[in-house]
Amino acid sequence: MSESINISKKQSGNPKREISRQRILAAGAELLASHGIAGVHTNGIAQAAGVGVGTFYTHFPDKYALQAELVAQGLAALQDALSRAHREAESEPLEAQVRATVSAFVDFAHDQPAVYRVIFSASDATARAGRASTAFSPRAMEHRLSELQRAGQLDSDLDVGVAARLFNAGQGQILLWWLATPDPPPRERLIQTLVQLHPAVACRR
Amino acid sequence: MSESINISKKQSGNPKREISRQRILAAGAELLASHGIAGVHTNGIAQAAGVGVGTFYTHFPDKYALQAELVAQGLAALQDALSRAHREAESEPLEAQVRATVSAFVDFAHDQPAVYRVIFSASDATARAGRASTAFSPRAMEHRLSELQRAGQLDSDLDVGVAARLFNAGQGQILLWWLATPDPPPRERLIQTLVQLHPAVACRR
Amino acid sequence: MSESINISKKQSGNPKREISRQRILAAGAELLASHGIAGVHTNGIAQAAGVGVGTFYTHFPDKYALQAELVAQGLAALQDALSRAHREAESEPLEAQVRATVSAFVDFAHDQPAVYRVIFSASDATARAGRASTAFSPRAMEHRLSELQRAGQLDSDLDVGVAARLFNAGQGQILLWWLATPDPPPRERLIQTLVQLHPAVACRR
Amino acid sequence: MSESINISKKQSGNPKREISRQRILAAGAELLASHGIAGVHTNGIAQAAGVGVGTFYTHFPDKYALQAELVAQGLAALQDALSRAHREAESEPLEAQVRATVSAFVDFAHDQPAVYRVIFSASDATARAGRASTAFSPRAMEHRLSELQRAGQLDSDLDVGVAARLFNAGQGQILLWWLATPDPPPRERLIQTLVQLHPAVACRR
DNA sequence: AATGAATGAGATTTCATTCAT
DNA sequence: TATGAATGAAATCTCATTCAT
Repeated sequence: MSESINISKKQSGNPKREISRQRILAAGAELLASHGIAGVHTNGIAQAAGVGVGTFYTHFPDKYALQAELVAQGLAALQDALSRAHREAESEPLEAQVRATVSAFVDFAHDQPAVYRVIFSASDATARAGRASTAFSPRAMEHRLSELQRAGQLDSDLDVGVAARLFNAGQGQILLWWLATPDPPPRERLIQTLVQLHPAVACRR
Repeated sequence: MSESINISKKQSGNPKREISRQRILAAGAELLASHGIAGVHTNGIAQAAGVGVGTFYTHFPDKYALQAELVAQGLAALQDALSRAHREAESEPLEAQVRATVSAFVDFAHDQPAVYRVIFSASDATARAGRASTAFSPRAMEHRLSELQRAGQLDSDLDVGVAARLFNAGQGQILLWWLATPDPPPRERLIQTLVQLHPAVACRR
Repeated sequence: MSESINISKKQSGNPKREISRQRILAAGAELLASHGIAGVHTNGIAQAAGVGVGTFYTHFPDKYALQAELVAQGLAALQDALSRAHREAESEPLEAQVRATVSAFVDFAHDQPAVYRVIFSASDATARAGRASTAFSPRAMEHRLSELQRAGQLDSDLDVGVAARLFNAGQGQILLWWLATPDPPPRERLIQTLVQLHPAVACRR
Repeated sequence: MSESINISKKQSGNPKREISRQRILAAGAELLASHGIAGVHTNGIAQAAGVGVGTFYTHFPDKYALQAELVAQGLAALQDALSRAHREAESEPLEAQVRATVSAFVDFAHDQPAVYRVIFSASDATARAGRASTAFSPRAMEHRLSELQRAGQLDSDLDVGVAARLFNAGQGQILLWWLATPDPPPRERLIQTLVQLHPAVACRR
């Protein structure tokens, strides 16, 4: 939190150092996406990033910290995109709101596939990073669904916690499949299906 | 099951050998479920199973083979349970059919949590075992949804491949959460929510 | 030594047991010939022989004893063949005598290639069996060459110990090559060359 | 040899790394010579070389690669010594030429006994390194003998391939004996005997 | 600050040998 | 006596981490 303290000389001000860091993050994202945390080695990351092994350790204490950083950054960016999408669609009807966030989600996966895969594949039982797939922000959605339910606009025997998590987890996983499958359905068709199956749309009263 | 008519003495008919194998599988399931493939070591499995290190290697070439075996066996048992449930509900109305399979799925997870977690957590990007979470038999469900769609009983702009995978992946993940969360919703409420959000129910015409 | 003492019940009288022993010796010869002592494992020998692992140990204390037995038996048979050949050619001229023993040697290699290869390849620096290639009976030949030298029929500045070992080692190795090479020279040509280069022939006065 | 013009810093130009490598090669030669490939362990080599276990593996993938390297290097050095000897004696009479190469061979064995033993004992049936004992450069000698034979200076019913291999194999093995025997014949007497039994000398017309 | 050679703890794997059946 | 499952000591090998340059 008190990150701005203790900048001994120049910190992120050093351009060379920042380049190294970015190269490590990029190489790490790529490798983590395709081999998983267990299949990735610090030496390999350093080599792929074109820096020395020792350099890796001047930036991150270990590979898990790198993964955590990627997940944290990625999750923040994703949250950002979703919030913006939601905000912009605020005054539209419910289904359009849902479509806006789903679209933003799909676009994020499409635009940053490596980061996306790191976030949603990092769900090894041992993963130190929070389990994104089910844990990913179900709170906000759960809360929204609750409101709808109280307003009588959502099936009353739905458990909103379960519904939120079911959709989030499914959405997270399906995009991993969408990114990897050789002959994926078109973006619009994918989005349309996700929207239809979103609890707020599917179980609306 | 009347295999025990003595198959020449060699073969896996040997009872001592079979006991070892079962002990290893049981210990492996437990450890894999809680630590993931990267966090378990052959030594640890052997110790937990109460056998020597070497014994492990007379049964499996390495820990990945053990994991694969557990996934394969577990998946077969799960398929079996689902098929049986579906068969028994064949003549009932659609929603009852869906409820039957969802219930069977939930019961499987509840009754064999370790195996369940191995199957649905083995989805490391590098997982050698087929990726259960999204890959888990979406074919059968996809086919069923197609029929409904052709019969005009399912929303026509739904991509059945996506719908099937979305539900399956979500269902697989949510049960991991249900098994692990400290204060889980009751079984009936969980099942009810899953049924309502099943594509065949949620998007029926 | 006192082998005939302590025949507790029936020893080589048991035909089944003797069959096992022969199967182990045969399988062992084949495997040792093609993989060397370091590349052969007791389990593998037992399997190739079609007996249980434990059975191997009721016949030999370890694989080195098996090798030693094969080398000893083979060497005895070889010595026998050479002695017989020498005896039968005793009254013939020197070159015919040499030809007789060389022929016998070549025939032995040709007729029992596996045993031959075990004997003459067992020359790993660590081999427990005596190093056949240079050690193989150079005494007899050395003695014979000495006699010729004293009789003025052999070059006097030849070291007979070296000469005997040189020829024996060369002969032993060349037959390994002859057995293994895809397009070997015919037997007669091989023998003729060996005879010509035998010290007693090549350096005769 | 003027490689030292600094090749970018990486590469084997690194002096520390090169020292490690040489220590491993030296320790490996000694151990392989006295215990054979089956009797040496990577741990032992590393310890004898005074480096860590891991260091061994940064230089060679396994102990067989070390052996192969030693054989390759040694064989190259030997070839070099023989070529030089032959070149320097080119204008001398045949017997002197033979004596020159035989002397060079003996000197090589005497000066680098460990390497010599590695090369000529590495002839386990499974040896991964080319079988030095019979395979050692018989081509050059074979060719030389062919010329003599065509020129009518060598017995015409000699198979030059066999003759070359016989002498080479015998020479290779006899020096192993010479290095190991407690009371070896003097160098001059050894060389004289080898020269006399060399095909080109022994069977000259 | 960057580097990469060296390191060794620990994981994996092999295989000779034992022993209950 | 024959068997082969079990065993664990010992070997192989990996890889995160350190540290001298």
